[in-house]
Amino acid sequence: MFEQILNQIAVSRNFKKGEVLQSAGQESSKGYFVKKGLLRSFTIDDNGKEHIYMFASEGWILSDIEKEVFGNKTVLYIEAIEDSEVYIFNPGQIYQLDLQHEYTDYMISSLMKRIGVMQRRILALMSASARERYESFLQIYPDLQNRVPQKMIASYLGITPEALSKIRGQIIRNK
Amino acid sequence: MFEQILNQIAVSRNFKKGEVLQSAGQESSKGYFVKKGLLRSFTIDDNGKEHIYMFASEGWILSDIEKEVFGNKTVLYIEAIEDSEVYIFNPGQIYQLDLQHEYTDYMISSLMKRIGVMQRRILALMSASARERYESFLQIYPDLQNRVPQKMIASYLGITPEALSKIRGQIIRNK
DNA sequence: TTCATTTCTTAATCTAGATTAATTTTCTTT
DNA sequence: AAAGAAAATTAATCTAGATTAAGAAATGAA
Repeated sequence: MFEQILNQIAVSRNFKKGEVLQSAGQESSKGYFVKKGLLRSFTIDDNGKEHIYMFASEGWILSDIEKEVFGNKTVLYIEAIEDSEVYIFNPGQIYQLDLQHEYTDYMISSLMKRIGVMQRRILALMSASARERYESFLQIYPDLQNRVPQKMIASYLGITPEALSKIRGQIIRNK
Repeated sequence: MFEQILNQIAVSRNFKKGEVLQSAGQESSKGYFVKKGLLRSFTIDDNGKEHIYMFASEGWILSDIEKEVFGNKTVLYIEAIEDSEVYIFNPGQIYQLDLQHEYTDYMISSLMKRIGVMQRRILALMSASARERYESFLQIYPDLQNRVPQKMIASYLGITPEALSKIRGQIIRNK
């Protein structure tokens, strides 16, 4: 569905595992639709620590909204976790598409779905323990467990790899 | 701008300070556009503690995306912090509007702005200290400081009122 | 204005998760 | 298959912020 829209404005490119598609501090940003593979977006804080903002597997879009919405420099790095095929587009061009009604609805509901995912994330970060967040991560993204190194899952959950390892130990032993 | 669109599908209602517009656990949810006043949305966790998800002052919309996107029961309470005038609408009806092109763009950019605000919030919750989050809150929402009790600001920041009070003490004294 | 309720502050104690550090396991690359 | 690098585990110690508790200040109702 989205691919049909994107074909009008996007170009396809392949990236190898570990390749960086975009860095923080840039003046321009792109939208990245994952056709195949797996990407991650993350920040690096003042202490040099990485914090994963999102994973994006097949069908998902990554983009640094900070640049688009607030006009600031990008704050996110975007990197391939697996060899990936990606449609790259210019976010501003979305407005230039002469969208048919069905596409408009799809666009709006995609954005709302994204907001829904983020609502859950915010509420979880504020009210759930690290273990609860990990268990709900496994439920919501069961496939990612095998595609993503644990230290990145920890980073997504907002904890250290050591803390996640301890939690996993607790879950395996008693419970 | 949004008011012109909403007029087609919304009804206006007044709420008094402290009134609850919506509770968690409901089968249906509404969208709330704040014409005048101030609302908050929050969850109550298993330990009975409140966590504020968003404040909404004039021009902002509150809605429980969990119901709309995932089809589950509502998870958010919505309550008036001040006497408020609110347009209430049915989120599903947004798709029934025969949106002109300019409205579509406005809708999409509003949703993207919301995503931008949430991106900042998530990154801050993961990488910034309580004090840093408080200071950035004051910068981004200077007006709310005087309209919202401190315990609610603490709840929005994801900390206890005691912790916020301590932080404020530190800021006032030395630095 | 007074009384009651809610909010804010201060301080002592506690704890989930961070930090540090050393060891083992797994993955890459040749 | 071997060697080196990266990831994961375990354990000891540390710390930001939670919890508990009590008093002070602000708010609101009568």
